[in-house]
Amino acid sequence: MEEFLTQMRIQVNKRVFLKDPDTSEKGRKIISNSILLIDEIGFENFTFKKLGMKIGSPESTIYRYFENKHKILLYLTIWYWSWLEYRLVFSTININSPEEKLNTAIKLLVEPIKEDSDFSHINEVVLNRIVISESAKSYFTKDVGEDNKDGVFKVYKRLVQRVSDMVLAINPDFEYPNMLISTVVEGAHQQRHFAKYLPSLTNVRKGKKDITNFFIQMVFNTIQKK
Amino acid sequence: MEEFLTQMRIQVNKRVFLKDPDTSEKGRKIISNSILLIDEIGFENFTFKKLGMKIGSPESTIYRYFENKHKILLYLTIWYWSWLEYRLVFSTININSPEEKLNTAIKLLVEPIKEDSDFSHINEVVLNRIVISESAKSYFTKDVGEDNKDGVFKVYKRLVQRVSDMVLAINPDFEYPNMLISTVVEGAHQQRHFAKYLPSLTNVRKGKKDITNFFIQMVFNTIQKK
Amino acid sequence: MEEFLTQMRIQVNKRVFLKDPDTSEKGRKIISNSILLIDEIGFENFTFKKLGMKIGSPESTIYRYFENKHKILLYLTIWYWSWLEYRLVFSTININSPEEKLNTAIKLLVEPIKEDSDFSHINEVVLNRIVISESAKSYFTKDVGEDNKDGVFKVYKRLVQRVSDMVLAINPDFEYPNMLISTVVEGAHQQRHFAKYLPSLTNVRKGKKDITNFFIQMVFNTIQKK
Amino acid sequence: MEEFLTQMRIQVNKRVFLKDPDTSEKGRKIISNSILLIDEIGFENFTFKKLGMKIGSPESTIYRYFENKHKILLYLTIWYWSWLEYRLVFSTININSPEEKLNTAIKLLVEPIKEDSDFSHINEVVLNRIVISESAKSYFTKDVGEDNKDGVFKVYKRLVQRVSDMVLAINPDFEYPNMLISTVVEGAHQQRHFAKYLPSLTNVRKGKKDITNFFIQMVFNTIQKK
DNA sequence: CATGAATGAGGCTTCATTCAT
DNA sequence: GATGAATGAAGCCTCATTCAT
Repeated sequence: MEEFLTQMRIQVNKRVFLKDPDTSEKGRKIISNSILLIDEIGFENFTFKKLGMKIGSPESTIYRYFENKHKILLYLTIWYWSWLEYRLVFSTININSPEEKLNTAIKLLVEPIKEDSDFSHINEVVLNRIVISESAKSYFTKDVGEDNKDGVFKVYKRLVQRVSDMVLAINPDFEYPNMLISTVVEGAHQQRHFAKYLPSLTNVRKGKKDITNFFIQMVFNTIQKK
Repeated sequence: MEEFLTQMRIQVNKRVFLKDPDTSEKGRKIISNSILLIDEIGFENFTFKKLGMKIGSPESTIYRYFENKHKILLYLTIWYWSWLEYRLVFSTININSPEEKLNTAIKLLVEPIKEDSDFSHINEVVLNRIVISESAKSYFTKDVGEDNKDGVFKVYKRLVQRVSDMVLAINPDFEYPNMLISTVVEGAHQQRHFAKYLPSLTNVRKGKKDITNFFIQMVFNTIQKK
Repeated sequence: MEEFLTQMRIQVNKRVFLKDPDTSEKGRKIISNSILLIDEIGFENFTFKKLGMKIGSPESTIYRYFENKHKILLYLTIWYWSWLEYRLVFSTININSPEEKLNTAIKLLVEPIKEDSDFSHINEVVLNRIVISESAKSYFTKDVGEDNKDGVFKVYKRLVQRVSDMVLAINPDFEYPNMLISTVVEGAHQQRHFAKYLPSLTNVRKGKKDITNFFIQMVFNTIQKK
Repeated sequence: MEEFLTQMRIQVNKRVFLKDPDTSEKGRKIISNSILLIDEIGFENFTFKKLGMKIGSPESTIYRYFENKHKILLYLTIWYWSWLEYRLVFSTININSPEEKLNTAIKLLVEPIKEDSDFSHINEVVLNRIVISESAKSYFTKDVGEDNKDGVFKVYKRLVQRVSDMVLAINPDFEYPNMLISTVVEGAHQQRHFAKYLPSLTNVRKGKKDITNFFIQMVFNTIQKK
């Protein structure tokens, strides 16, 4: 399965790029190096000029692919959620027990990526780190509305919907499945970040899977039937 | 009580400013207009120059008070959490039932501010909007570590700790009180933001207090004794 | 006559293009869309890239035809003056009275084009608008001298000369026929432009042919014998 | 009189600058060097960077004074017309004969500036050259309307109006005084330009004041009573 | 011949900051 | 302590152009 997954090519909504970076060597270089550079210096400090220097091309080359750096972040985020959705579908496909299914899904959403698939030009471990620390910024912008029309959050929404449906499969009467799952997804990001920088906001102990345990407990307790 | 509260002056950690903005007319103008301006144009586009134009002073004046715009955001955030902590302490002080106490606390954390106290120069309604949409950015920065040393997240942590303690008062065996409460605080922000811009990620219905209900249900279910 | 005129093909001096745009579909598309685009966005903002987008070809294709955008403007201007000269010759060919002849010529120079011939790919109405607002820019350049050597102003000069000769036919002693006619041609452009944007510089009344009347009066009064 | 004139300070509409260049040494340097630089390389090639190099300051300094290069051209043009208006008023003030008055005015409008007053930082000879070759560009722009609202053409219009009134003093029945005078002003510019670069469009002979003579003859013949 | 890709150079503008008064 | 002036550095972006296919 793993191999199959990595051979697939993830299609990102055409609106986020001017020229598909996945269709040329340069384009793939732009993507893979964006990830590394954003991780290194943070999205705020990330510029086309610096990226250009990293890939040995002038900024203007990158402008052929993306309108601005915001769009690159969108590209990466969409790619990430698409990839996660794919993994989710495959990981849960043959599980019959609804509880087991949801359990697997939550783990997938919450646990950090630890191994790069090494097949594509995209380093998923680093990308995961970026999504954790930067994705919030991509929707807390004055122009989310604009972007939303662009359909760029479609994948993200669909992913949340998939897991929400698993919740409903367990308790059809639960009123807030989407809220719960989006809280889990974003909360997990935050807790990972806090664990690293503001540990007293969490209760994370070294070597224990506290974040995973907490969110699983939280989800199952929250949705229980009365 | 209200009057008492509004007369109090909130002390913000000295490290975030060069000169206390609360000690001069100019300084207070800087603060009150920062809030309005950030709300208007977003923190990314917020600059000392624009703020200067709004208050009719050159940028250099603002530099007397704050080292950079990041510090202003910190000031506002700290002020906000201090204010919230104050309200929390007063709202829960005489409640005996631990459940009732926690319930009150959660509501306070989760519900949006609807009325400006009109006593101070700070518009709490707008400030609340800013904290919702911008505060995440203030800790998802490469230099949280730095800032943390500055003790600027102290208030925030203390607030989380206070409510975590209320959780432990109900269930002393619950392993993740801090994680739970920080998830609630941040999650509530996110859900409010989503409700406005990406509603399909939430299950919010007009006129209903869905966000409050969801988080209360989530907290109490999660911490229940087995 | 009309039909005859529209079937004729206007030969533009070879020096302004690299490959004659009138010899291929693409080339004609380049010309007709240049006119529309310059009219839309102004010559300053007109670029090969934008033109390329309009005709669905990359910039490089346009480079096959023209060295730079300046040359396109020259092409259009030359085409325009050639076309006007043609119309002038035909309109005045069988008029015997010198006064009547000059009168007809002035009208032709001064009145705006109102109907597109619809035979060629060139929209004369729009082209006339462009020449009015942009042609001045084409000779107020540091390199008019250069362009002049290229013989590109030949047609324009010949047109002015033709009408100047009509002036001399009426008053052989008039000292400044070329000055008078070039003032008429350019002045008419200017007055049309002013009438639209700075009306207080003109004395144009709606529905009246004031510009035509003024220039005819001016010419005939100026050249009268003492 | 000359001395008196040169001591006066010409007030340019505040809307065209951010900070009045006439109030600081740097500002005056910006103005005087703009004139020289535009004359040298043409307005198209004129940039804040190049101007900055000429005055030994970075571009950013110039941005404190002017929003963009277009505004500098406007400033210069307005200054020029104001200066001309002043000269016009003083040159014609005590002339009783209406014909003599108009004659003097036309000469002033039409003859090139030959001597720099040497009192102000502005070189009027060079400025005159610029206005001749560049001013047309300043109203043949997509945004004349915008600029017009800004009242920047006010002086120009007033100047034209003044001379138009002199025309009407001679022949109150003449229908097109403004058209005539604006044609003279712009026509003179054009003829000077043509004389230099496209002489066959004019009938200018070396050493003779043909342009002046032509326009005087044109004006007086055109406005004669029937 | 048309095209797609790439690029260097430069334009325009804003920032954050310093300094002298 | 507030202000006005000035500035260097950098960001973002577009142009005009070339080259290989």
